[in-house]
Amino acid sequence: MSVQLEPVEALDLWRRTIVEGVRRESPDLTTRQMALLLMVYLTPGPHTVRGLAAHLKVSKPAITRALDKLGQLDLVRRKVDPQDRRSVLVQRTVHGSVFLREYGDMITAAAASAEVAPRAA
Amino acid sequence: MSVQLEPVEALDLWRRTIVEGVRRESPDLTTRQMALLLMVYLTPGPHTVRGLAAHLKVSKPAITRALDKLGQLDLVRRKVDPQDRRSVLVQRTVHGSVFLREYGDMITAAAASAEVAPRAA
DNA sequence: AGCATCCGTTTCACTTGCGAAACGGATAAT
DNA sequence: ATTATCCGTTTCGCAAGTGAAACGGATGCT
Repeated sequence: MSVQLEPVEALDLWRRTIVEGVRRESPDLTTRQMALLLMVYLTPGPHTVRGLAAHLKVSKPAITRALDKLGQLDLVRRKVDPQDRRSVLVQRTVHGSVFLREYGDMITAAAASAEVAPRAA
Repeated sequence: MSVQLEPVEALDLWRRTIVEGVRRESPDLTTRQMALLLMVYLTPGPHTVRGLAAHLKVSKPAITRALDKLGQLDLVRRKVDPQDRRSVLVQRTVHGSVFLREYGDMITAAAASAEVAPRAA
């Protein structure tokens, strides 16, 4: 279960995770691309381009390009909707699941290290 | 105090926060810029360009440009080191403190909403 | 059938970020 | 007093993201 995370602690957790991500220079994803990825994996589908664009309040081309990038990294896949062939359904991949799983572990690791070594300002 | 945050919960918290940030399109900061900002505010100083570059494993010009952006948003300020005038010390600003404070609140808000409404996948 | 509407993508011109290398100014070493 | 070294910044050429608008293809309407 979650906790009543205080703002300062939350920020510190944020820092540890983001800094670690920058260091690894792992798939160097944009904030938008990451948001899109998380939407697809942690939110009930089906996910269409327009739906994602509306929810994130960005233009459709932005979603298209983000999908290009994520698809090329095999983190996500496109599938034409059989019901309405104008629509595109965004689907998950094994590689994407693994990636996010590891990312989640990275966050919890950051949280764990924060417990033993309290922040310094 | 912190919690043993489980990976899935951590990811969901991450999603809520990032998505909210994208929606607001608030100061639209790069991941690197955000990492830099958090470093300056949550880590004991003094902070120099080379130090930050080394810690984040990025090139010095990248730090310089990030400081340009953050400075222009008044989230951070430069000051020549009086001891060694080759160095530049990165300092905090009132506006930056407020910004991060609000960001922390946004994270905790996301965590709170997660408690009442468990994720759906 | 014909026309209007809704999709996602592509084009366009623009902005922004990137690393490597070169640069000027400040300090250290001889 | 030179010379060498270290600092942050500025070029340079390049890669990638942005929204608006136009586009082709699929569906809905009459």
